[in-house]
Amino acid sequence: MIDFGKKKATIYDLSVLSGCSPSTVSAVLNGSWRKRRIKEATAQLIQGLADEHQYTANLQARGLRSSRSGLVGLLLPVHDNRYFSSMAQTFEAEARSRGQCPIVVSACRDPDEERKIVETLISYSIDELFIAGATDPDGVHEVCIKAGLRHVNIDLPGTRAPSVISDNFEGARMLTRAIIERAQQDGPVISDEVYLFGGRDDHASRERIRGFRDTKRDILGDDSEACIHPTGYSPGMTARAFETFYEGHGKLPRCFFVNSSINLEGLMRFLGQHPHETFADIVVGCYDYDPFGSFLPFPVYMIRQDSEAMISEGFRILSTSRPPATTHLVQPMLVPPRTALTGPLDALKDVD
Amino acid sequence: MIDFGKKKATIYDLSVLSGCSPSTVSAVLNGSWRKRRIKEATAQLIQGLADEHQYTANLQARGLRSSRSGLVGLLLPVHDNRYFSSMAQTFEAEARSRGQCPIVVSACRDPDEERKIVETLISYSIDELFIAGATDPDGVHEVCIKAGLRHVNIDLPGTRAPSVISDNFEGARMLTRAIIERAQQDGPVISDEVYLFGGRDDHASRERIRGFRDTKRDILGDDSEACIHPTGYSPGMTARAFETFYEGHGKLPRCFFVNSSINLEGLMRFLGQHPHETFADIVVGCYDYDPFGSFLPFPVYMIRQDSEAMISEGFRILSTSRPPATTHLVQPMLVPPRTALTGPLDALKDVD
DNA sequence: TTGAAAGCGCTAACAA
DNA sequence: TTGTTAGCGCTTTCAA
Repeated sequence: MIDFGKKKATIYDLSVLSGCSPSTVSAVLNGSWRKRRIKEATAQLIQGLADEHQYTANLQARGLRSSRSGLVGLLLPVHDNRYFSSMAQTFEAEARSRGQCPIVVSACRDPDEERKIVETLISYSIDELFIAGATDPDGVHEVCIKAGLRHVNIDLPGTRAPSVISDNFEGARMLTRAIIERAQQDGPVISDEVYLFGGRDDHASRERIRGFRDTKRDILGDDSEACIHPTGYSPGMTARAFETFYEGHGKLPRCFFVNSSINLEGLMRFLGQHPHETFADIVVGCYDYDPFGSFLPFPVYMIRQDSEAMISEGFRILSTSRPPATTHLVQPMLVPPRTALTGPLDALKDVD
Repeated sequence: MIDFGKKKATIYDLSVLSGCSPSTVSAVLNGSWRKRRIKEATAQLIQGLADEHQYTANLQARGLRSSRSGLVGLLLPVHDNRYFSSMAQTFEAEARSRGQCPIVVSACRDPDEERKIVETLISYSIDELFIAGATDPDGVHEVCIKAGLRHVNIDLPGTRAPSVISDNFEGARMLTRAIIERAQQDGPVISDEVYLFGGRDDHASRERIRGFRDTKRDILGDDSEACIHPTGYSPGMTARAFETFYEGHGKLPRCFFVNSSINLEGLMRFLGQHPHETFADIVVGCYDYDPFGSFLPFPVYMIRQDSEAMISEGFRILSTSRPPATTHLVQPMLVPPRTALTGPLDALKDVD
């Protein structure tokens, strides 16, 4: 790129220009001048010069010296999913409103990657870390502790650091009840017609499965292990599970619970391979909300997790002095089929 | 958080432990020891000590000294949309595979915010910047130039820096042709039945509108300004446009082109307010692919933009010495209704 | 109310 | 093949 040559102004340049010492300039420019009792006039002089020369602080230098950086991290499993991308959107806004610089990264649900990425962030001296949907929160915790980095778990709890998660049990109960009752509108439903697909052996999945089974037992009096099909979080694996079921039964279950919108993508892959009749009368529940998923050509009940509340609770926790490693539950919300909710994007002005 | 007291090891600690000088340690630990002709044995000694003491470089210090940081930025309009979130996913993988640390940020289509955020990134001495979907690419360009920051425009072109964008004109032609032909399966289509909603006065929208009108004229022999409804990029505004149309005509257009998946969310909001019959027989084209949008209860043709190609072309451009400010076109792809494509997530291993 | 000076952890000439 | 040294731009005591 064309190098404009003009090196960026430093506090030394302004020190010379203003006739003040570098430390005075520094104090004025980082906002600590009030408490360093610097004369208002001096401050204004320096500020004026800074503006005139378009001074901007070198944040690496500041960070090196003060061993803080102004950066806050959000570690995500993946970007490419509405639950996490809307969490990122919310996180960004919150962080900026607190004068911090948000850094959003994804670790692809790989525990090693999670730790490596966090180590990198630590090398940049980030000040705080939100660990969302980590496969191994306690592993990441170790890394953070060693570096003295304040952190909080979001979405998936750890045992060693404060956590903010959805009430997955209650959410699953609401969702299960909703889909069963909806299916019952078309005639009696028996336990063997109600399945769960997706998720794996993490806290969220376990709680959702527990809520699912509990509710099935409550409503249908019975509940069998055979109806639970954990497939991991990949769309491909989920599609294969539907395919297998279809091969065995000649149809999809009449009514089923999908563990996350990522798993729901697996259902799309299955549907793409089969004619419309295959799913003319299914009733689906999906844990996670997606604005298009809500309008599929069969009833889809969804759970909208309150990521805004989780993020802001996370910031609150990190602002307390010695937060205990307790778990905070946030209530999710049941979204009936064909519902378009507003999201973080709606805050933006977009008048053309 | 509990501070473990153990301060992080520095090259000086290792210098003492190994009996070598700090510069030797530095060279070993940053990989430049080969060309500094340091003895293999020395290198191994130091590396061993480093591992043992879990040394990790302080990247702020390194960055300050070398005035580079290892950070690459991606500036997005928003996170919460599948087109951009999958771009973020791809960008992350590419950056990491090149040993850089990706920083993804969103500026909410606010030109001031765009510049401010980029200035912040510059303060952290990022090495390169991808500017995706910027409202004011040339404004951002100014800021980058002043700081000598290498940058490239993605998705929306600027006039001053190299750009990589979709072939919006061709994409729009494919999409328009597809929806018209599909609508013709149900009987003759006249020009007044084919509309376009969404977008605004940016390069992508203009090209898409041009492709749309061109194709309408080609196929239907006629084309009227009245069929074009730019609404900006907000779901709310788009919904209002559909509402207005509906009030005036008692139905939606038989066949229409939606400028982006963000605008398609506006259609969902409209649909949420109206019974199913309102859209029993519409044919929709959406510029952007969304895996759930593809399975809505009416035919939705989509355009899948090749963000992988755009990102990797961007990296290629930035790796050349003095890239000219030319625009590179990347071909998008037409996706028929009810199609589930694989995405960046599929690269992940997710065996449970 | 301000200045002097030390140093955060690292890199890169230049010496040896 | 390795060591010495001078900073990168900033913050922060301590003195004045």
